[in-house]
Amino acid sequence: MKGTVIEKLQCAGVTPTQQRVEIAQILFAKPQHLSAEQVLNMVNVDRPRVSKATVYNTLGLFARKGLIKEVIVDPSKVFYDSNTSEHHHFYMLDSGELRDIEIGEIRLENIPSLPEGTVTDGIDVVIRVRNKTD
Amino acid sequence: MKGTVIEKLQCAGVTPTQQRVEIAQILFAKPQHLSAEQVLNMVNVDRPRVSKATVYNTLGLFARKGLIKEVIVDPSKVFYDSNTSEHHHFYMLDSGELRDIEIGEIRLENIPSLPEGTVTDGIDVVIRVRNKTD
DNA sequence: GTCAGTGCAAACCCTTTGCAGAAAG
DNA sequence: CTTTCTGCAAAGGGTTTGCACTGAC
Repeated sequence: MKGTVIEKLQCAGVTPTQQRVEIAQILFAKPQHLSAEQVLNMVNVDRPRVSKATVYNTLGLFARKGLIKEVIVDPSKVFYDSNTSEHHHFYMLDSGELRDIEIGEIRLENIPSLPEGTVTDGIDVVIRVRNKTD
Repeated sequence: MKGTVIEKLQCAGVTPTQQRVEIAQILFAKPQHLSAEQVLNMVNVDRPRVSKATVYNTLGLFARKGLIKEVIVDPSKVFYDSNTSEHHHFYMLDSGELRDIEIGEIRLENIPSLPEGTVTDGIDVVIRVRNKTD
């Protein structure tokens, strides 16, 4: 299992240092949406392993290398999504939780023509939901 | 023109103070996407009119009252959109600029069923684009 | 006169950065 | 060894807050 994570990092051109592997193991354990702080807490549950600076730097690096995706739905913090396949999100305003919407579950058509001289970098659909009892 | 802005605030249940009217005049002059800092600069171009705290408080108030919409596309700051009709956005990564996509220009179908016990608060589609020559 | 609104500065919080020491190859 | 990475603490930048003053009604 550890081998797989290391390979994944190497394939992405990321040197698999001890700290990066620790972080990668958490992220790639399953598809999930984690803030930097959550990753920091999870990686250091039982004992200090990775510093805050390294968590931030590593998440930024992984995102640039395409290993994870940044999800911008909350003005106060970034979520990192270990599911890098094209998909969308429900954002539960009350809990701050994200839930995936598989690409096949939603139909997005008639994409208008892009601003001149630009190419698409990505399309994000966010359906914000709140509890009925509000 | 000034009367219209004041009425707009009153209709939304917002006391039209001098500062709020100043800010509203800028926002409602046309459909646009402004950061808090931009509003602060615009409202105080020739002389000090409104403090930073009041700009932030007012934008938050307007957004809560439905007079403007927050647009979350950049982790570093919130944009405020004076176009409150349902629509979507192009986000130009290189310039940081937003451009509206009218609701009729895009087709979004097969919205999957919402998480249990929730209702939709809003749907945001963001098409991130970057310059071809990157 | 009362209560809401404003301004200033300080506080906040997430994130980034500078730099010295540690690790990887 | 050399280069890259890490950790710490400090700095940064957008936003919020505490509190006294001002303004609206």
